[in-house]
Amino acid sequence: MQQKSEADPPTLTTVARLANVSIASASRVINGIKTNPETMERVTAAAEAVGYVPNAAARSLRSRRTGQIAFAMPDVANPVYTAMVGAIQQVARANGSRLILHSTDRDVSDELGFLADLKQRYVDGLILCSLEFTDAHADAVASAPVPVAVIGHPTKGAKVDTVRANSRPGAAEAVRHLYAQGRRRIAFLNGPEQTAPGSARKLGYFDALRSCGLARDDELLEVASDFTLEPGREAAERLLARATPDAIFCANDLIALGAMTAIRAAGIDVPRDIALVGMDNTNLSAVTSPPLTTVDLGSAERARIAAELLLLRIEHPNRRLRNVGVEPELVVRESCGAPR
Amino acid sequence: MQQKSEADPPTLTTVARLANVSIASASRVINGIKTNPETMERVTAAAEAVGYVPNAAARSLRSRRTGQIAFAMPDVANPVYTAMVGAIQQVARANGSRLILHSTDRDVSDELGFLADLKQRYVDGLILCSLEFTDAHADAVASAPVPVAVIGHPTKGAKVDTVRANSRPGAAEAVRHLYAQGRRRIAFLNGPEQTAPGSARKLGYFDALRSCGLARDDELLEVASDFTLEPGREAAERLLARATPDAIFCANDLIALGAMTAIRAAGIDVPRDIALVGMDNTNLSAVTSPPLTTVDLGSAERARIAAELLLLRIEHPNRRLRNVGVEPELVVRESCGAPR
DNA sequence: TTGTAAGCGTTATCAC
DNA sequence: GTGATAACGCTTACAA
Repeated sequence: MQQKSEADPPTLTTVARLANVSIASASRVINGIKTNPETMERVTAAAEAVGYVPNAAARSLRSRRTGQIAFAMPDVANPVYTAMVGAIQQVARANGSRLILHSTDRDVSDELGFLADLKQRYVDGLILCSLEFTDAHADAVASAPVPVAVIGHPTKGAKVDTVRANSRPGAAEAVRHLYAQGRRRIAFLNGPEQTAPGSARKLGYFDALRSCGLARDDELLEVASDFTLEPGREAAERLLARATPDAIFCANDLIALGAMTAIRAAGIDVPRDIALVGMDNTNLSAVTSPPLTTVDLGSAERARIAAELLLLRIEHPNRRLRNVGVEPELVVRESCGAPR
Repeated sequence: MQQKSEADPPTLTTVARLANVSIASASRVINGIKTNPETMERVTAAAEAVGYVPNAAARSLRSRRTGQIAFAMPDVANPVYTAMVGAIQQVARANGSRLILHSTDRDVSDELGFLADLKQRYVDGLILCSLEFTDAHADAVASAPVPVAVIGHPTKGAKVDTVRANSRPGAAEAVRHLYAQGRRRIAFLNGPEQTAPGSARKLGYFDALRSCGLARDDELLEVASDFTLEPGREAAERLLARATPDAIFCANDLIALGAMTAIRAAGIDVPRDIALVGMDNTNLSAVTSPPLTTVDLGSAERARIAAELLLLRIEHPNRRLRNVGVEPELVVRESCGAPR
């Protein structure tokens, strides 16, 4: 037989007994529902005395609210996403919610698995930031048992709250800036091209070439195997081995930083010989050598907005869908100064 | 009256009814407890048919297991901690656990509040990484309702599983390396000194000065207001405004990177005029210009070990306490090459 | 092997 | 205003 030891945590029953009231009354006081001042006083004192704290599982079971939201993103190590985590955490905290973090490592099936797990109902909602939003994603999101907010570009017609960065015009602006600086052999170091950011940024690059009257040159196109440092460095090496660009537009800051390493290793000067531009305006871009010109895509702001949309949607499931765009902004630093 | 609509999620009852068995049998099948192959078949089919997934809250309420662990750390934006998050996430996933992330922003009272929140029992355990482990922390950890594993240096005698980095000897080794390279005016750019890392690294710095026969010079000591980029840059500016070191040992990589920016801005060459060493061996250190010599404190490994200790402790609450140390390793790169 | 039934700790609907 | 009491969805003795 199980002995009710003093060691295990006090429940509402404990409190109610001590205060000489019913469990119901105790519950009311705990939940701040209006009661007779005297009973309220008694219950409060009793709760205080035994150090009562409501049990999360019991509460969620009854109330169908977990007080938790999840953020699923591709890569914890990328400062873009940590900026998002920070922003989301702030919103969550203000709302009294906990944050479940899930890194998917860019694995589509992992994302879909996570989406399926939502059926366990351990969260009230999900913020999904995925690099590749497939039809399967759209289906999974549509049939998800809890609200989902997407950071990125869902497939056309997906019924979700969405926050987008306009990276295509952002990319174009960056490339036009290089052109305006006098650069004419502008290379593009992309990340994986089947991803949403990869394809959007490539389109932006082409847009700019066209509007600048520059010919597309496949020799100046290279793709890193991931949006991170080392793949960026390797891709830059491949590019430099066969071409002599006077500028490189990189699909994000990490690739740019990797490229910077490769460029320096090749004894080439930035920005004199090669101008460099990144994307994301991560906290790193201000402290590279030289400081990196980049396109701010408002990562933290997008995340903040997504979190707020999600919380609103949780409160009002039938609220009409929102689709917010955040405008890019070119941040000019030394890495794309005048050519020699 | 509440209508049981087809839209709301199937429960065990739904499955049991469909399979024509009792709830208990259904539960057994779901939990992989041995049953008659035929009923098992029926239940599995029924569960499949209605898309049954167990409800997390109900399960935790009964089983007293949440399947969640928490990681509380000072700063999501610091790559040291994201490396830890990555490692912990891997262990958690392998264990089938979810990860709750909590960033404390180095706020002691926030950490204590989070510790107190554990009473809600929404996690099975906590990995705590705090910069300043006070007596209040020790008390809170000791009386925590779930196991806690600490990354860092708990106060003497605190009864917790612990994983430490030996940053004091690590710091000393870095400084001795600078000495061996011929540097004689070795400055120290620390982070906040009342923190555990701050005080340990300072002691290591002094250890090395002593063993190298160098005099302590307060002019060469400067403190950044935080272990991050911008405070590091500002502190370096203050230092350079009043002293002419030929080397700077920085309390971590972010401070070093900030310092690098300040040094470059002052037109000083690294490593010719000033050699630079950081700490943590974050993924950034290989791609700075020049690449940063640093001390690897095994962040990811410490986190991995802490996560494993925590999971073990959750499984075996009476297991004897473990206190693991991870040895530092100097990683030499170009930022501390030969002086002019 | 399977079914019955007693909770896990709450919240919320009732009568009182 | 307050107190029984019935859920919430599940696990697990215990009985059959």
